[in-house]
Amino acid sequence: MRERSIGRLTVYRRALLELEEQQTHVFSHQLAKLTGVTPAQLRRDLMPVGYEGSPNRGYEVTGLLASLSAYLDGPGSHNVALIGVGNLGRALLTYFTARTPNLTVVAAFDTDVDKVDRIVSGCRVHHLDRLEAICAEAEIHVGILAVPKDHAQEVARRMIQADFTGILNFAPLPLELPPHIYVENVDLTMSLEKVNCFAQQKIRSRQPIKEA
Amino acid sequence: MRERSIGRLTVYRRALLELEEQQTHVFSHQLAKLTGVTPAQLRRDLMPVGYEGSPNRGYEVTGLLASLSAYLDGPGSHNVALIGVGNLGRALLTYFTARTPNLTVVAAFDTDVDKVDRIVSGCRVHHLDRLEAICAEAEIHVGILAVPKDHAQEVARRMIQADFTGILNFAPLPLELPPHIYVENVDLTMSLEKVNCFAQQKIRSRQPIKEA
DNA sequence: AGGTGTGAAGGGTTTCACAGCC
DNA sequence: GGCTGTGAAACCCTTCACACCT
Repeated sequence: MRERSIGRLTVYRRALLELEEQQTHVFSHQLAKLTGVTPAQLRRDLMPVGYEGSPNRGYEVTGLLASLSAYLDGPGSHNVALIGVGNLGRALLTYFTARTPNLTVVAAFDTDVDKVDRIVSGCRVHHLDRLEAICAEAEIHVGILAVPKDHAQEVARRMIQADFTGILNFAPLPLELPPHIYVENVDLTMSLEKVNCFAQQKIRSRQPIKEA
Repeated sequence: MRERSIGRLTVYRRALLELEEQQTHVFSHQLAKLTGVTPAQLRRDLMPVGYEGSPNRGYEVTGLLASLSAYLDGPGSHNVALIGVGNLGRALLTYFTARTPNLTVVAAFDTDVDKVDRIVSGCRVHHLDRLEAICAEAEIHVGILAVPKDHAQEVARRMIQADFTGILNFAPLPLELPPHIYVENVDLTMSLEKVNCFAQQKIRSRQPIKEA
C-alpha cells in the first residue's frame, strides 16, 4: 500500500473536485467508474487515509476531499521549480500552471542566458546558478527535471544541494541519488515504444490469415 | 512477464544503441547499471526474447540489438500520428521527432482550422476529419492522444474507427475502448502530485525535531 | 573465477468474498 | 437490499540462489 496507491489517490481527489459542484455524496462504484479502477481497489486505497463512508450514503464528497488533501499534501508550501526551459520544459510549465490547483510552479531555471529573465507562462526564468538561493527563499523542495540527458545527473546533484527532496525526472537515464530523495521517472520514449510494441501484437493477432 | 518487462526491453535497446559504437560485447551487470535495473531482472527480461549470451563474453551488442528489435517491433511500418496539436502536442512532436529513431510521427491532426496545413517539426497538420483517410494511406496504427480532456473519449473513438490499435493517452481520464486496443496512460499531473506527496514525507521524516 | 539461464522463494498489489451496518 | 471495510486468496513481478558453462 504505497507507490501505486498514492498515485491513484491523487486521481480520486481530482475527480472529487469536479464532482463537488454536482453532488454531496458518492459511492465507491461511482468514483471508481470515473477514475478507471475497481470499487474494491478504491476502498482499499482509502483505508490508510482513514476516512470512513457510510453504507447507505457512500462518501461525503467534501469530507473525503479534505481527508485526501491532508493525507496527500500535509502542511507546508507546495511550490515547485522547473529545471530546463527547453521545448519540453516550456510545455510542461504551461501544462502544470493550468492544471494543478494545489501545486504552483513558482520558478524556472536554465543555463541559457538568452532564456534567463524571460517570463514563461507567468513564471520567471532564472540562471541555474541561483537555484540554491531562490529555492531556499521560496521553500521549494519539488523539481521538474527537463534538461538534456547529458546534463541530468549533474543538475540533479545540484538540486540535492539546494535541498530538493522530490524530482519528477524526464531524462531517460537512471539518476543516482541518495535514498532520501524521491524520484519519479517519466520516460516518454519508452511509453511510446511500448504502445508501438503492443499495437503491433494486436494487429498480428487480429490478422492471422495472411498469405500463409 | 509482460507490461513492465516490455517497457524495460525498449530501454535496454536504447542503451545498446549508444553502446554499439564503443564495444562489441556487454555483460548483464554493465547493461543493468546503465539502465537502472538489477542484473537478475535484465537477464529475466531477456528470456522471452530468446537471445543467449555467453558466460565469459556476455552478450554480443549487435546480435542482441537485432533480436530485441525483432521482438519489440516485428515487421511492418512504424508510423505514428499525433492527435491534438496544442501546447503539449507540439512539444511531444518535437520531442519524438528527435528521439525515436525507429518510430516516425508522420502526421498530426487537429480541429482548429488555424493549425491545419501548418508544418510543425517537419510534420504536416491535417484536419481531424481526414484522420481515417490519411492513416489508412500511411498505415498508421499508433497514435499520441493529446487533446483536451473533454474531447479525448470522442476522439479516441474516431481513432478506433480509423483502425488504430495503440494509443498513448495524455488525457487524464480512463478511456473506454474495446479490448483489442492497447492504451498507455500518461498522467503528468498525477506524477507531479505523487512526487510532491513523497517529497513532503521525506521532509517530515528528516526533521522530526521541530518546536515539540 | 566469474559469467549466464532459470526454478524457487519472496514481496507487493489486486481481487475476492463476506461480516457488519444502515 | 446494497453499501462499506477488510481478512484471505490470487496474481504478478522481483530477487535469490544455484546448476551449468567457459
